Amino acid sequence: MTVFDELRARGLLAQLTDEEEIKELINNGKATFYIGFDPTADSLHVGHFMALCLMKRLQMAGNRPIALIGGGTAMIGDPSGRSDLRTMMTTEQIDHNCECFKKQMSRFIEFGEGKAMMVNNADWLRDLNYIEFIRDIGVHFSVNRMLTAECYKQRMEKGLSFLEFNYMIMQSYDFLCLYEKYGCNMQFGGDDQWSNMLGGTELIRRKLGKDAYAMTITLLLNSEGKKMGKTQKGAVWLDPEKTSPFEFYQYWRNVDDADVRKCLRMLTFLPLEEIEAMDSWEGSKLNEAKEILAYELTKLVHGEEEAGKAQESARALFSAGNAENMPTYELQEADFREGTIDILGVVAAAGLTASRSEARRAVEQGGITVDGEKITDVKTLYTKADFAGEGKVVKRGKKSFKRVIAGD
RNA sequence: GGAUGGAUUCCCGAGUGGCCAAAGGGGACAGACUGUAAAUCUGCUGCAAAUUGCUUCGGUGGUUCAAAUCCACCUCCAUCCA
Repeated sequence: MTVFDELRARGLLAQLTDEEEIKELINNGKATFYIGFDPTADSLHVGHFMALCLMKRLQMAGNRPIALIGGGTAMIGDPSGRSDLRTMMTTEQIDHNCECFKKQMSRFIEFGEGKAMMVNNADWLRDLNYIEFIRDIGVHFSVNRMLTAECYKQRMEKGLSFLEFNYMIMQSYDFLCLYEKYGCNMQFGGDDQWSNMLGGTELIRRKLGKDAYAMTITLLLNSEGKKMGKTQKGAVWLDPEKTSPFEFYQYWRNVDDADVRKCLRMLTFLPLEEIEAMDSWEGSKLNEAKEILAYELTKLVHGEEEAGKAQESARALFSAGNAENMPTYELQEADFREGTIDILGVVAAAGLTASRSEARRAVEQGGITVDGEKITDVKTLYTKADFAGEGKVVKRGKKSFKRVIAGD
């Protein structure tokens, strides 16, 4: 199976400028392609992960990937798919985020001589001369056309600043620069980037009279049409400090039935035949598929060891198993009041709830168990001795829990 | 620059002097049912030393016994005009 067919079969492809040409290029390892990453946070998240996987797949097929970090474009902020202005970031923040991105990316993609490259568009964007730029580049853009672009549609109602309006031009200019410097002839990105990417191919044609191609990746949406990889608390990060391997594992372990196979196809490197075999799985059998999905992804992102640990912890929590890898909270001296701590204090201190009030509600509703025993009295008191040695396993609801031990 | 409308809790959105920690909906969380799923039903949703106290309605000051609500100034947003 060719790379192209595989990508298609996995449902990763959304829109393409020229299917035949692109097929030809990537199947024969003749593409030098780039994907842009805007450093809007200090860690990559699941959305970026798809793009990284795509890079890897294409690299394995002999193509040359360029990871473009948007240290310059981040100064502007992409308005695509957003209903409000992004909060402005300082240069320091952006540079810090770029560094973080670099570190994380090098764990997935092989960079180096003749392999993948990493560049930062801050290098050519930040020192642009305004007049020169608009004469050279701006002249090729028609405002009338830009306004009809899908990515600005929502913003036509809510308001769009001139700053953000320029984003498309910047991104197009990136493509042009990469084409000239590195012979980059293809750009990939999320489906919401389509109009920005077309801007690039058109600019290259107008400016250089050459052909370049663009292709978008399907956005990973759940069955309700919402972007996956987001939780109430925010994105599911790839940085273990921001989203622990266990939380990461659980996120995927808990996806809807309707989304498991799609996630396996789009996110993992499992052979397609293996995934297709799961098509007949139904009902509780699907839980196995979810376990596979969670394990595979955690392995890709955090390594085999962490994936194993996360799986152990999950099994320990939901059925019998080895519980030693549970997240632990060590009670501090300050948590005690006159030598004792009430159940609300334990729950809140361990971070299972944000406040004592919330902990109180959880107890009142029967959502708290300590070592498997349901606590119903909010006044239940504990002493340090109660948490000696192995400590106690405090559980809130079905899925959040912590081992609480006494400090020394 | 001018005119008008607006900013309320995680989000949408009621509230126009005390009865307001603030209707209703969504989401989140918890319980029941389940398969760590979905759907459904129930509860719950500012904080705390908790039949009470404290802090919140864009910001700052003011009027009042009492302000989300009235006044002044400011900030931001939208629409129309230039």
